[in-house]
Amino acid sequence: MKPNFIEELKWRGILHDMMPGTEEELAKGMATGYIGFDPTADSLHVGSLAQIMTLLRFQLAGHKPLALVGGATGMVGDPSGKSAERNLLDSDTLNKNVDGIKKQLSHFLDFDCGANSAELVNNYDWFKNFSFLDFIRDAGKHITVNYMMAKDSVKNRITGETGMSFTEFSYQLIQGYDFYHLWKEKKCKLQMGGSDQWGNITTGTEFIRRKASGEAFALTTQLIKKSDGTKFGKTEGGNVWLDREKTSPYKFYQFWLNVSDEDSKSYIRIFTLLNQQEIEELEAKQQAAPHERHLQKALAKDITIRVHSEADYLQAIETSEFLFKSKAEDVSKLDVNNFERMLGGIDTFEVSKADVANGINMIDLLVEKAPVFTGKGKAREMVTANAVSLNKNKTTDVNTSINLSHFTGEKFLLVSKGKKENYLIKLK
RNA sequence: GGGUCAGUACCAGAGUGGCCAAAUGGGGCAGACUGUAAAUCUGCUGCGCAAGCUUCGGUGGUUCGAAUCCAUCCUGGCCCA
Repeated sequence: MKPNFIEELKWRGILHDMMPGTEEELAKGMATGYIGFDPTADSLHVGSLAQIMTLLRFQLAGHKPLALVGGATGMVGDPSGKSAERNLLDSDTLNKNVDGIKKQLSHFLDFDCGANSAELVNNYDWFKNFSFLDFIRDAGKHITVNYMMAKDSVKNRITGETGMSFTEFSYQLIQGYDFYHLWKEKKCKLQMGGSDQWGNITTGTEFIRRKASGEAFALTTQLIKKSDGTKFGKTEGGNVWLDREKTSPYKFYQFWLNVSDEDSKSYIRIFTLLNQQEIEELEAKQQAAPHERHLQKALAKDITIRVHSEADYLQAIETSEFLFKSKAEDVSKLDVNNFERMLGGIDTFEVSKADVANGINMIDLLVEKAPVFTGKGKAREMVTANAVSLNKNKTTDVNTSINLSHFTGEKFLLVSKGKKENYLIKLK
């Protein structure tokens, strides 16, 4: 028996709001619904993962999911939640981004399972030949400026202090037209998205109603919050991406493992398919032995395997064990091959052998040759603050000279900055 | 086009001729305590080992001395047309 989509979202704490009648519509049988993804970068990040999971749950509940990549909307820029005008992306970048995102989305959904197979669409396809005059006549005529101005995304900017360009103002109309297009061409009756998308989505349902007297529905999900109020999905290194070239599986795994106790309870519901009973069992275990972090481990495992692979997950664990548990002796026992395999997932700097052959001051090495630190002052500060280890040996003397003998197999040196950040220096 | 207000470090925001590398808060980083959690406490947070150097939208000027005064330009808000 297939799960009920709405019920599923409710107990997981994902549902934020939906239009009246949405639940009844879905109960009638297979429905088609979509979520849009912005091509602001060439990879999706963990924030988009929540929406991907929503689409996946939609499909698992027997419905047909459409994933829309915003090739056209990306050219305009969504003002929702933005306090300032965005920079426009040029079309080369945009195309590259659209391709990258399409590729990623195709990993998560089932595109070959009969009637409710997922589909990937790009709104650029129906906007590229749409002239401006046609658009303002066919679309613009159905929505009043008064209606558009009443949206929070617009109101905030008008009453705020930055203003808003006509380009961004018109964004909601473009997204609204998308919904209409999919409604007409694919019988898509539901648009989903984060709660910040409510305004844009309802412009779509309104548009469908006014232009075609049609019925369409909206459903929004809770924005992912962190208990400390900071932005979800960022680490020291910036965004956490789904692309392994941008965020290695090891770092990806670490990101989830480092989630706070409080957040892990909601994340495990949002980002995994584990059922209610499994989650409650994990919570009980967590309660009994908080330091074992059952929730974080289960969360990190599930997501790492889904986004990367089982092998990547196992490697991430091995690397983690090594980096966090090992002592200096353990590092010295590693041979070159193990070093390479174990630490492939951390940031690596290549330094020429000649630079260290005659010995080099550690500060110079870590700033100029392998920029672990951004400035010498910073580097000195960290070293004196007892924050830097070389091959797991705490090093507090800024005058330490590094030579070949410090490198395992004359090839690798593990530099740790603080407790959690590790870098590999590789001689070539 | 006219009027008006504004532009300060990652962000917010004080400073309105020397005491200013620039208050304060937030964020970030590190240390201690822990569990790679949270909370708390401590230190750091323009560059430089240092002397010193470069910063307060841009440029030019006044002055012994400018983030601060003047001119001009750029950018943005609001109001009027």
